[in-house]
This record gives sequence, C-alpha cells and structure tokens, in this order.
Amino acid sequence: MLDVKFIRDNKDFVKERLAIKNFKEIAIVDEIIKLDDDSKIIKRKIEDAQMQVNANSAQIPALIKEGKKDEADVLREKVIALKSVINNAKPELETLEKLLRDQLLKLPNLPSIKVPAGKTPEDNIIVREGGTKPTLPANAVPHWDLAKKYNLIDFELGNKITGSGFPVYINKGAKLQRSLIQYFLDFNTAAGFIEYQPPLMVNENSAFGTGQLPDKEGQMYFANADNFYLIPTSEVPLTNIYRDEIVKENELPIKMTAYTPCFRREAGSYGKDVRGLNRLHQFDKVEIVQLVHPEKSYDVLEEMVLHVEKLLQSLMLPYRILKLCGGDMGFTSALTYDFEVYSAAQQKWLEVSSVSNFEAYQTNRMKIRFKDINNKTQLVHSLNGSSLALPRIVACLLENNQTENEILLPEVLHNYFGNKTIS
RNA sequence: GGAGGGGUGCAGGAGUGGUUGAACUGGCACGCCUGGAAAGUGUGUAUAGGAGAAAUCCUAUCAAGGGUUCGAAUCCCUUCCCCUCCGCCA
Repeated sequence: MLDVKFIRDNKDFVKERLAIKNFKEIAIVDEIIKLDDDSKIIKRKIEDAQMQVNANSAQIPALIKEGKKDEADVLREKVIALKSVINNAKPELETLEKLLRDQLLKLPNLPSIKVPAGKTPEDNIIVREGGTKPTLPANAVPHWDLAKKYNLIDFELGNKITGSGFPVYINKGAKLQRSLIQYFLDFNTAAGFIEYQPPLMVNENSAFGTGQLPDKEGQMYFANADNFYLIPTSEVPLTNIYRDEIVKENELPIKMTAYTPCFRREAGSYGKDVRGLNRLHQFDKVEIVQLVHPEKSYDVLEEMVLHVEKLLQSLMLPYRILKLCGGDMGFTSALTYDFEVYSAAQQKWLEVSSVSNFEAYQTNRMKIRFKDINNKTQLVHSLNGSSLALPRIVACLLENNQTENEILLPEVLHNYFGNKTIS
C-alpha cells in the first residue's frame, strides 16, 4: 500500500509511474487526496469535541465532592450535547476513511525508475544468459514421457486421488524432489538465511499483508470452515512473521528461507502449456525473503539475483535472467527479475524464479518497521525470491540430461540423491 | 468439543468506574562515579494521527470489535488467542 503522504507530496510522479505499470484509473490519485482532505477536516471536528468532553468530564468528580451537584449536572448536559455532535460526525468519517482505504488498495506499487516501459512479456529485457543448451539424443522426449519411462511421477494417479495438477512423485522421483529441497535449503542457509517451517495455511490478515487480498482470493484455496487460505507461496507466512513488529536497526537485514508446498488454483488454463510439470495446483518451492534497510534494498535485490543465479549455475542448467517491464510486473512489486531455464525437449523457456523488491509496499500494509539511529521509526523494505521452484527444475533436469537409457544428475546432487544417475 | 481461569507497555507484574499512557521491578539507552569494569547513582525508555518554526499541545490505543456511563484498563456483549482439567487424537 502506498503512503498517502507520499502520494500528496509527489502527485505527478505517482501518476507518471502508475502509467508505466499500465494502470488505467489514474484519477484515483486525485480522489485519494480529496478523500484525505475531507476526512481530516471531520477528524479535527471530532477531536475538538472529544477534547471538550474529556475536559468537562474531568471536572465533575471535584464538583460532586464539593457538593455542587447542580454545576455537575450542567456539565453533564454539556457533555451529552457534545457527544451527539461526535456521534453525528462519526459515520461520515468512517465512510470517508473506508473509501480512502479502498482507493489506496487499488493502487499497485510504483515501478522503480529502473523498470522498462512495456506491456507484454515480449517487452521484458533479457539481462543475461548463462549455461549452454544441450544437444539431445535423437530419441529425446519431454519430461512427462521420461517420468513415465523411469517411473518417477504419476500424473494419472494424482487425478484419481485429488484432481489434475496434483502429481504423485514415486521412488526416485520422490527422492529427487527431496534431494533438491535439501540442497536448496543448505545453499540458502550457507548464505545466512534462517530456515523456517511456517504454517501452510494463513489467516486473512496474513494474506492481506503480502497483497493476496483483497481481489486475488480466487487464486488461493480456501478452507471455508476456518477462514484459512492455503498458501500460494511461503512468502506469505514468512513475511508475516514480522507483521506489526518494530525491530532494531542492527537486526537488519533479516534473512529467511523456507521449503513449503505451494497451492494455486490458477483456474482456466489447459493445453500443452500446462502439460506435465509445467503448471500445477500443488508444487514445492524453496523461498528466500529479506527485510532490509530501505537504503539497501536495491543492492540486496542484486545480491539475491546473484544468489539464485549461482544456484542455477550449480545445477548446470541453461538459464536467462529477465528484467520485467511495467506491464508484466506483479501488483505489489517495484522491480522484478525473472529467471527462466531452458527445457530442451519442449524447446521452451520455463520460469523457475522471480526475485522482487517490494520496497515499502508490503511492509506498509504489515507495519514492519525499524528504529533508525535518530530513534525514528521507518518502514523496512521487503524482498523475496524463489530459490527455487521445484517442478520446472525437475522437468529441465530430466529433459536436458537424458541419454539413451539414463538421466545424468548434476554433481551437486550426487550426495543428496545417493546416485549420479537415474536409470 | 465440554468445564473453568486468563489476555495490561521491551519483559515480569500492580491496578475492578474519576487527571492511569498506566504503580513497582527488571531490561535497554544516555550521564555521573571508576585507571577500566562491576556495584552504586541520576535521567530517559510506546505507536498512530493532528496543530506548531520549536518547546510543546491535542486525539486514539491496556487482545480485537461493539455497548453501558458525564467518565471505562476496570462493568456488559461478540470474536480471537493463551492456560488448567476432561474428551478425542498423529
């Protein structure tokens, strides 16, 4: 959520930036300022009246003690009159504040000045590429065929137990998943991230804090009886660990990592884009989250990009890093880098990580703050990234490393997996 | 799920209708003391919004929301959370 004061002081800048994100309802900016003005006027009226209520009430006990009942009664009447002024003004204030908040929530985060203009994924900028695309054997097949051939993943079985998009990992397939999770977590904790195992369901406040609510509830599974949402990413519980907290400056940066399954409804997409592991309703992901000093967030963003890049390099996968254009960015992000790996048999780039700086957009909602050297409280900046999302990594590992009768695993996984190949 | 007891500031913990934003203790910060430290001692130590150049002042906040009252941390209602006992259970 953007700060009203900032919007007031930087009205034109805000409008200009929103346009980069292809935000259409620019008029909301002026509405917000008007609503803020109006609610301030009423608020002052109420506070003035309340001040008099308090002052008059405070005199009553003394008067009663001195036996001046009549005077006390006069004050009593006066306060009752003031109260009705307050009670009449209150609904109006509430209406204005609700409207103001609703409008504020409609504004996405402002894209950083580093964000390129553009509307579609074609406008994203390729920052750099790494690794080399493999030359596959003549009989190479996509990962869903390999999964069947080596009995690693059963998609049909998942259909039976739950529904489409809930695969069952079997035997070496399951162990490959486990190896990757453990490798990723070890890689992250070695870089100073603290490992967490957060809840997989969150309440409304948490879903609101990271920006899933309002408006995006349709993307999450919802446990109706208890009002809990299944997490779409561990970003949600991890970042909310610090909701409503004020930390000391020397506690920053706060670095967290977690492995969790992620649940996404993603209604309405079928066909070859979602075949196999390409898009699932439940998938595993290891996430990294940082809460940092606002002056450092862009340096930290670059650091996190390098961190994820190293991880991909260690897996020997061909990858590329994209800087997202304004039109392709998420609602809450100020700058986002996407990582894609090349799935050689499908001949497609698959997104496996998205690393973003949210600046103070999330932390303003969650009120995550720190005390600076002048003892002033300021919002921290939040960042997160996947390191990494498992299914598409698995898809690429299988496809890119296939030979006639086995799949070669990258060296970093040998110990975790207990074998150098899948056969 | 049933029965009972609770939720107060950074922490412990007073406070059951009237200057209580909140005693006291501890923690922390700064100062004094010291060669240095400990001990001792003094001061300070919430958040949000508003007014003001500033000092400072005003409003709200004692789990959350609503109510009673001239006045609520204190009384009533609802929700959430914690503890004890019982039930169920990996």
